[in-house]
Amino acid sequence: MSNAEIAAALEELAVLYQLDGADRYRVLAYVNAARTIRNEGRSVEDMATEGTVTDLPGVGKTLEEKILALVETGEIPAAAKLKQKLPPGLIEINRIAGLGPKTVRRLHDELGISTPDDLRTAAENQEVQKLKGLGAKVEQKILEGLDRLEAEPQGPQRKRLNEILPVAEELVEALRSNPACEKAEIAGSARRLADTCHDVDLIATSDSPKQLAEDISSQRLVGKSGNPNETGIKLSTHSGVDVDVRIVSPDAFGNLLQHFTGSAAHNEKLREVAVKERLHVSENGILDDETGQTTRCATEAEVYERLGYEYIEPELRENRGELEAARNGALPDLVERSQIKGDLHCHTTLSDGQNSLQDMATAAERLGYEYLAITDHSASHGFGNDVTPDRLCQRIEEIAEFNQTQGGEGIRLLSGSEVNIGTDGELDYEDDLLEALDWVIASIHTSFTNDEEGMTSRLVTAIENPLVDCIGHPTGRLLGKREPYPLDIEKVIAAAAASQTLFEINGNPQRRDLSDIHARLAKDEGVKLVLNTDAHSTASFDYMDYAIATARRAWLEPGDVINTGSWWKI
DNA sequence: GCCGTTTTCGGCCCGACTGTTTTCAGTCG
Repeated sequence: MSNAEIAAALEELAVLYQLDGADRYRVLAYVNAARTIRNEGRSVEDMATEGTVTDLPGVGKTLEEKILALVETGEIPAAAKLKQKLPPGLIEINRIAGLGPKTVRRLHDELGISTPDDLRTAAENQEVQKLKGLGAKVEQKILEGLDRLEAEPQGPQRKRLNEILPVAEELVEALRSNPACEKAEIAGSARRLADTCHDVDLIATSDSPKQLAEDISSQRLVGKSGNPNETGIKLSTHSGVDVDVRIVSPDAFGNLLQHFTGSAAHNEKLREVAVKERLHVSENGILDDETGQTTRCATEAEVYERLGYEYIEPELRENRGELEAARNGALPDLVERSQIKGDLHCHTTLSDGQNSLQDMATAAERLGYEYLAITDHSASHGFGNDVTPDRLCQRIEEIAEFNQTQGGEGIRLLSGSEVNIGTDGELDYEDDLLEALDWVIASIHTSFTNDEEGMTSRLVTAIENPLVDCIGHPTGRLLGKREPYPLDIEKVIAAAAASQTLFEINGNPQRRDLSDIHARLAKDEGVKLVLNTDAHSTASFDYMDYAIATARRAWLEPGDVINTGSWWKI
């Protein structure tokens, strides 16, 4: 059972407990444990069976028992019992924005509502507003919420970073160029460069906030907008991205940016530690119990300094050990875009790319790269333009010729291939051809449906093949579209460490594979990473920014990433 | 339900907004 599945089961149990009226801190314990498990790289199922799961912060004896029952029987007895007692429709109703567990429980107890349909009937008959504390507005919100629930039963889809960042950047520029605006920044998960975001958070300072809020609502991107006021405005774009603009006076800009950059887990931990030191942190400043004074900070660096931390880069702020590291001088020296000396995964018109070898080389040279590996798909790619062994031999000669004409000046090309890993881990070129290549990436493109054992041994076979240099997009995930194939990631990482096979961080924003969590695990186990774009056109060399983002979120330093090395080193 | 350089019991991050109320509970991020 995957960590995501275990986390989802605990989150469901938290909702059930809430509906049952449990103590809020008990509920919080389940929510926090679920978050920890979702952020864990190692298999939590394995940790549970080995008896080490209570090493995770927030997982104690009771949660250990529940997780064990879950992985052994497929369900948590407490959850099964609560589901007998509470109609499953209540969990659905609880997803309506603005309706929390307390209200849902009252609707059930006082109006006998068990399903979304019951609720719609009651709201339409104006039964809901008869309840004490509920009124006509709540009833209206419920009806709107029910419509949204029908349209999107899973709740609003999170958007990939590449769908979010262009919106964030255009709007922050619009804010900055407005005369009423002093400073503006992107905050939230977009600033942390997360895989996906549920909205855009923008922070601005202004002496005439309402004017600024009004102005921004007339930007061309904006479809719908709420009421502009002194604290900001809520917008949504024509493309369906929600945007939250917060406006404050300039002196607390650092506090506000820190607060709205998050993550929630990072901020909660930060404040919890601060309380023990008699400091109370909020977006308005840092209140000192001793003096009764509130310190406001113009920059984030001052916020962290006041609390006794080194400055923490936004990409690290996930409560994955960065706070402890920032007090022990143990923060990583994160890899940067400017340190990347070349790209080791791209395609040309020989397979399914859109540009020629020459075009790709020229574009890479313009980026200042020292080298570029040409890695067209192999013979059994199956998506057209299969590269026959003869054609690949010819390509190797073309590349040798290209390098020769460069005469040691300019970009150097490596002759490579992205070969397919077959169902038994075999590759689809003969060994002597693979030996003739400078660089071999092996990737899985077919038969994703094997079980975990099958997929793991298939990948391990490829990893252990001495002709394979690197594994491409190692888990096969497509954000929002396809889950990673089932894999014992620890076993795969151990095999790569033993055979010194490299793992790719694929920068295609739909992939970002390895993930930040797995890449960090790989680093910790001694596996080196390659940051690649998998460019199928000259334009997608820009995907390196996303590979860098994932690498930084994985705590990678220049030494962990082989393509920070110069040509001679590599 | 978890956890411990105050603690094995008694706390648990913080504030804004909303809608309903005449002071606050519920919800959200």
